[in-house]
Amino acid sequence: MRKNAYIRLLSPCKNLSSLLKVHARIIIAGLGQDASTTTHLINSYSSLQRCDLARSVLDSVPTPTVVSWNSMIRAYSRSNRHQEALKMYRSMVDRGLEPDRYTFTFVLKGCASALDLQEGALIRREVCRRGLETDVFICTALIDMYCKAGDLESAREIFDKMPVRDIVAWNSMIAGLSHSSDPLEALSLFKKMQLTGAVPQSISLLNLFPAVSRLAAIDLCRRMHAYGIRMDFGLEVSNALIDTYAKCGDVESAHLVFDLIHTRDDVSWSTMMAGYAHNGCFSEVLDLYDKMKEIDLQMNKVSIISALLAAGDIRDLEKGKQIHHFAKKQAVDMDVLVATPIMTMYAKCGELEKAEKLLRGSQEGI
DNA sequence: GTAGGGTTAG
Repeated sequence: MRKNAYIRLLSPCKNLSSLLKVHARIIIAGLGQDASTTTHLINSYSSLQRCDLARSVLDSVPTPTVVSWNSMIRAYSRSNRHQEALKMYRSMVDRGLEPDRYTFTFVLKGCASALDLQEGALIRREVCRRGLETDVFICTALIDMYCKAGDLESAREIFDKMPVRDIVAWNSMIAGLSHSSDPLEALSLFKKMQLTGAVPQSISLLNLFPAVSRLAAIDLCRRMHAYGIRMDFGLEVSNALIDTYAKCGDVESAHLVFDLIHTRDDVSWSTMMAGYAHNGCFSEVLDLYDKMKEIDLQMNKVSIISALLAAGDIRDLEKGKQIHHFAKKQAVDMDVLVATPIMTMYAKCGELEKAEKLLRGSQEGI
């Protein structure tokens, strides 16, 4: 068998035992230290969340290439093992290997999820030293990192200096502004983006919705809705529309979107329930809860939280107990996000002792 | 042989 044939065997491996078997065949075929084959192996172990095995592959190669190092850094970043990703980056540099633009995007992604701006600034210096500060992928990674860490000014500075911006760069900057204290600027940048001729994607809309919600810009929400229909955007946009209409106070439109979805997922249901709760329509929340139980749908935490909120608000202790029981059955009752509305529900229904008991129980668990 | 941006609650 030729090398490519082994590599082709790797992609269908969806579980560890099949991957280990292919790995064994690769070793027997004498490809255990081949550069491209080992990179593929690292990526395969990484997609099964097995950084440890990916790492042992890298360690078994005497002189791994930059591509292999990059894949290992990405593997750690993907698994939220930021410190390990940074360590890999450093030891790669220590060994005299030259990081490339891929290396930087992977390391910066790690800095973004760890909100580590100090390390991010050091990496940024290395990027500049190598003349990579205009690379569109690296710039986007930096913008994303600064936005997630709340430093909008630095993000904007990088964005404004970019000689060429693609749709992902625009989306990242708009996403940051949309969650910032200046949602109007997100709207303004979105318009600017359209003026450049860029065609908004579904993700562009998803990034803008939080700003629309906070400004309660119902007309804009309707225009985005129309655009979404024209572009035939999928379920995520419909779910976000339910949320945005509800947050703009238009529950009827939210419900219309919900009704027209062909195949609703758990997020559609929980968003609709949260939207009703947000607008004080508590009996509608509980109707949806009952409906979900009736047709035996998979219910997520957000649905349970909204149902608890509704039961508490209308002082329906029996219903509240029923939901609490269900939360226990789903093993989410000790989750802080769920435990708090459980206590609130009991307190609102006059069961202060029960609420206090639960509070003590949850404190003992800390 | 490896790239970046995403929906519900709080």
